[in-house]
Amino acid sequence: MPVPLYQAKADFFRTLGHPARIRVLELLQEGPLPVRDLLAQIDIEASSLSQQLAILRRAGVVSAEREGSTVVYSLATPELADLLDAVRRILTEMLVDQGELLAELRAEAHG
Amino acid sequence: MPVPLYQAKADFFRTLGHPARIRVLELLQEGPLPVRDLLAQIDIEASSLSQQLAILRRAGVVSAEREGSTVVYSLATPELADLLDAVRRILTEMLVDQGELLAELRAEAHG
DNA sequence: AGCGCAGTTGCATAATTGTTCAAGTCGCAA
DNA sequence: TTGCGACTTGAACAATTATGCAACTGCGCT
Repeated sequence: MPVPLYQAKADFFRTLGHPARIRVLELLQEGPLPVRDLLAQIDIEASSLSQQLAILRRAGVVSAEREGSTVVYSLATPELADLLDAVRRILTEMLVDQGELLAELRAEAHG
Repeated sequence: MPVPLYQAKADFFRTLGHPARIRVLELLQEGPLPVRDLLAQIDIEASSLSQQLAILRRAGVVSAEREGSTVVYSLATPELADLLDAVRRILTEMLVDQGELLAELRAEAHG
């Protein structure tokens, strides 16, 4: 009996539900990067980054390849970019709505 | 100082990271529904569903409106459908990849 | 072989989330 | 105004997830 699809989706979203993991995916959108570069951009301890990378790996969202003494990560699929785009659109829309609400509240206070 | 965008994205994904919440969003894609109907489709206690709905409400993902003695929920934005589509595509691709891997493993075993 | 650098893993503890049940609110109808 | 159905809320306890530190692996250099 397969995992229900809604469960798989929830699991997937949960693996994206951490700021460091989001940053990793955003950085990898530009192309593969070694851990060292990720570490330079994300303010977090090396071991903690490793843990987050492991979570992304286990979920199949990124893949790692050893190159000499460094490890290079890349997105498992470019479709992830679409997803991040969709979220960006939703968040900006939500922020706009909040802005409008805020404007209304101000108008009310001054009216 | 505003919440960093990657933090907002992570929070957003986390609010989607629960099977019941995913089911709610999927059902609401078709249009607004009263709690009673959601409850009929999702196998979960009423109070638990309420908790999950509250989480979605607080995140601004759905909105609720009282109509007589029932409460009707709807998606805050239709853009959510795009997001769910993107996830579906990603998951199916990931499953296909796994299928291919499985096929390879079988070929190896019998070869 | 012995070192040091780049990452990773294990594990203990702290912090968040989820689940359940009891109690509470709101509208409606008797 | 009492009662009931439809939801929601609060709070306690269980389960997951996050964090930080120490130990460990793999590679390249000397």
